[in-house]
Amino acid sequence: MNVRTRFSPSPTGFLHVGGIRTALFAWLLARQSGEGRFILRLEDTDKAREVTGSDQHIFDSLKALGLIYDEGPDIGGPFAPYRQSERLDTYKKWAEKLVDQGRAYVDPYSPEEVQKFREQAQIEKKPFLYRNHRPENPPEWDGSKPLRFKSDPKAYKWHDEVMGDLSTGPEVIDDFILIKSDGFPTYNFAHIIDDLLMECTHVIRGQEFLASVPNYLNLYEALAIEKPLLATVPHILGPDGNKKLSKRDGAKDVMDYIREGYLPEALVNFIASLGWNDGSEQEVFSIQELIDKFSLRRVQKSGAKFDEKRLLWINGTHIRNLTLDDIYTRCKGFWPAEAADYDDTYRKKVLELVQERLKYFAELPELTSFFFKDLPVDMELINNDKQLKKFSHDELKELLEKTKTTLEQSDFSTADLTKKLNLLLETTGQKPRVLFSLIRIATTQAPASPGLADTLVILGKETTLKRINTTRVMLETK
RNA sequence: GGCCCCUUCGUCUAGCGGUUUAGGAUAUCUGGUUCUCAUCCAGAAGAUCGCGGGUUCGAAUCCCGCAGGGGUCACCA
Repeated sequence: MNVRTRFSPSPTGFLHVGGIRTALFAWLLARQSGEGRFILRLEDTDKAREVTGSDQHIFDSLKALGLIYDEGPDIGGPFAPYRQSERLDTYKKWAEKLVDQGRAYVDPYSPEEVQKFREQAQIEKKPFLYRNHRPENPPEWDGSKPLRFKSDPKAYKWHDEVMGDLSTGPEVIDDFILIKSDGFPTYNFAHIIDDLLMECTHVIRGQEFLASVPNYLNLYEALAIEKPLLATVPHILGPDGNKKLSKRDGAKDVMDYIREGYLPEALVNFIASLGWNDGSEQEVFSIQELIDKFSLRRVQKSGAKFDEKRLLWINGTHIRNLTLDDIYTRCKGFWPAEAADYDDTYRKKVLELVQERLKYFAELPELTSFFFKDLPVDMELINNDKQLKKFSHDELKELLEKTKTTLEQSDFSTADLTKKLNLLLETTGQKPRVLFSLIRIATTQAPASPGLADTLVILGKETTLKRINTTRVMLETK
């Protein structure tokens, strides 16, 4: 079978982590079969909810994550157009087919009248079924009123690739709207036609559609078309509570994560592992491994909570797995402004030191700024240090003076610097915890930094001695 | 309210009737890595498997009830 999967968002806003997961699963499925195709289709049948620019944003987000689609609105394909608003004639043709078969009819009621029926059902504590109000002599379809599917209520048993065997009774089948009074089809109708015409083999979508599936099955029967493989994936939930992840819970635009310097492969790894595993104890996967190992059958039936700390960890491990050259290319644009004054060699050396403590690229400036500029002396760093606060400023000043004279003799190679630092421990009789902390703070003015010798080698003799001297002077005046 | 789905450490999960005193990862805490942060290593703590019945020699695993959570009942997708 030639796998053809699709991702069919409506352009009503940004793509967040929850939505992107359906896209990811569909993409993985297409990629794991040689001839597989992944299709992007825009379901823009609700003019009122459409957000200008969100179509472009969807294209960008998918591309940024590497979820490259083979057919889509902006790139075309054998079944173009891929925007439902440009396919109205097609839906109309299929709707007429149903009318001719006596399987579709015009809804003669006004929205207010239907609303009354609905309210009545609510009062009676019964689910609303339009078919209880089926008109006896519906008018001809002239496009000014909605067209409804004339359902054939019955019980269904079907298989869902994720949820397993499902079944429902006839009470859930209703006469849903096929074509709205504005001439646009509903999702319920349009996606069935498009999936058929675009030869989609799998339909992967969120849990919110599960209750509608029996209606779709009824429509597939009426049109005598074979249904695709159905897969219903649970929602990703917000970190607090059990609610579907939404903007309120801090669900961010995936592009925000890209902008903060999360790696696409880490995001993909994280999103996939939210509700999927391969049965082994592996947690970190490359894209290729995900393609090779993914299967709908191992997707969790229950929703998973979005845990940003876990994403942070996964991103960190992916960053650590990168080669220095690779990470250097990819973190361009995240350096502190002053880094522009330094050459590639210097920046690479800095990057090498911070690679293992980098969780996402946006942290680069706070982790490295002292390599590129002199930070103002912050006496609090010394005064709040548990060990250093035990010493008087005079004592500390003296330690820095000794450090200065000793390091002046160094050629600032790693080996020699290490030797000199050890020598200082001997001559001053201080513990590393005291002496190294002092030197580290004096030379970086940062609460945290890479190893002392490594840092000083990169800073170089001139800068190191200058900064030691600056701090020494500050200790004098205070 | 009807219908449908779900329920294992805080979190993501393994588990498909006995090898389970329920495993891993993360998060947390402790110790080690000449200083801080991180990494790495070692260790600790953390789930009576939602609850109650049953089936069975034996159940997280099978069956039945219940409870809790979620979804849905739109001219939204």
